[in-house]
Amino acid sequence: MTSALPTPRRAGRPPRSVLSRDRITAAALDLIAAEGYEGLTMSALARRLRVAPSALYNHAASKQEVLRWVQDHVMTMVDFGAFALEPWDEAVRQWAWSYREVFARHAPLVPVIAVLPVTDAAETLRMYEEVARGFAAAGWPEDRIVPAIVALESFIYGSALDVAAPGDIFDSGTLAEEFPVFTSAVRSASEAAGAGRAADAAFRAGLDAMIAGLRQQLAAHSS
Amino acid sequence: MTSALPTPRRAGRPPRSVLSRDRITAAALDLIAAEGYEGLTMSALARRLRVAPSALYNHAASKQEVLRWVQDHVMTMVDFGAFALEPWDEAVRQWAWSYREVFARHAPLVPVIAVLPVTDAAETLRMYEEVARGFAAAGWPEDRIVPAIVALESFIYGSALDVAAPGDIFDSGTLAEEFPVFTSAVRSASEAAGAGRAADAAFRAGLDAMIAGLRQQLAAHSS
DNA sequence: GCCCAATAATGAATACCATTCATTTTGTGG
DNA sequence: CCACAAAATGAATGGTATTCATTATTGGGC
Repeated sequence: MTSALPTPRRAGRPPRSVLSRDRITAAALDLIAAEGYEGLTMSALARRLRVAPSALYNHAASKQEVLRWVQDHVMTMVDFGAFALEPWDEAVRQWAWSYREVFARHAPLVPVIAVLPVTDAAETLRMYEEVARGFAAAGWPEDRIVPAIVALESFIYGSALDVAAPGDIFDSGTLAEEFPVFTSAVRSASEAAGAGRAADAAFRAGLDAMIAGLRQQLAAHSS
Repeated sequence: MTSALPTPRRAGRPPRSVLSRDRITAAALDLIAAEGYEGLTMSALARRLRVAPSALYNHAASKQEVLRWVQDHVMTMVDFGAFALEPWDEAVRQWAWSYREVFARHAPLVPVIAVLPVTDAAETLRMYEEVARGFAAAGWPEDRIVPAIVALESFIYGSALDVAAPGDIFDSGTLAEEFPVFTSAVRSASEAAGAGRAADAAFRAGLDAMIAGLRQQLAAHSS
């Protein structure tokens, strides 16, 4: 049996291009799924693509750029379909839950996104366009649409980080006696949450509050 | 004049201890103020303390631990005094603005906090205790206090990241024509914001909405 | 008062990491 | 057909947190 050892590529430009933005992005997502974000190194990415690390730099200027590609792809997983079907309140609710769910699984992207200009992130813009449309259709004055979206997004990003946090994050440890009110409130909340994630209760409370509050602002303005 | 050259320390335990948790934390905060978080390396921290990098590891188990100390200290800069003076709505508002302001200047801590158990972070717990007290005094049922605080915090952390973002983060670039509704909304919002930070408008809108919504939830529950 | 373990410093070494560079090969437009 | 751009290799660079062997000093127990 002649083993089908992949003949190691010689130096020099290959006959058919091995890398591309799409292939790099796909490999990065595979790697993240398999090893998590701490496993996403340029070396590991190159290994997965059977390429030398330096080859990546013919396509991406930096690791940051690869992360931008990943971020833009991850955005396609967010479901904003409800804006075309449901009333504003319900559409926002469904969109927000989906958005948080997606980025809870990609929490390390959150700090990246925050600093990231949206320029040339086509998929991200596609989402914003549809969401903005939904707000306009619900009667939002044009100059208040973006602040409202940003406020919701800020809450969503913060909540995504919260999901990634350990469950016992509020364990006061040996200092518990010094802070009785808070300690008791933590116990009471975790009992009420039961089996479900405690983070879900907080997200539900905050999202419902913000939607109700925003609707109120809208009503106050149009009256 | 005999110059007071700091005689380089020989190896071995020094007569009087050079390092401590407090001195390391203070030096780290100085360094952050001077060079930002990207300048906070164990080497730079050691240099500032006139010590070899490895000496730090006799006091902190890791850089993560130093960051935890910094985080706990930064928490003392958050003003939660209003909970003892003002009605709930106003206290939450003042606390939230202060909280966001502080962490906007320490944005790189946000992802750290999220994963950070609060155990042994005395200053952080001090704040939570006072805030929880304020909620209880306003009539919140015990099991809803922590979810409400977490929701507010999530919004605050997300908003702190937003402040750190570049102003032109929503510039659609060459893709503007494809996304007319969103592009127009962005322009309209930035005109309305004027000289003030656009992030402030979003934070105000979101915070007011969430406070109003939470108050509504509280009223609905007690009726 | 003395010894010994714990403590706290040094300095050298380690293992990654992202990134750069010289080099080689191949595709392509004038 | 030829020159130049594009795309790969592999070796090097500088920075990172962290560990380890070594050394000096302190402080508690006998």
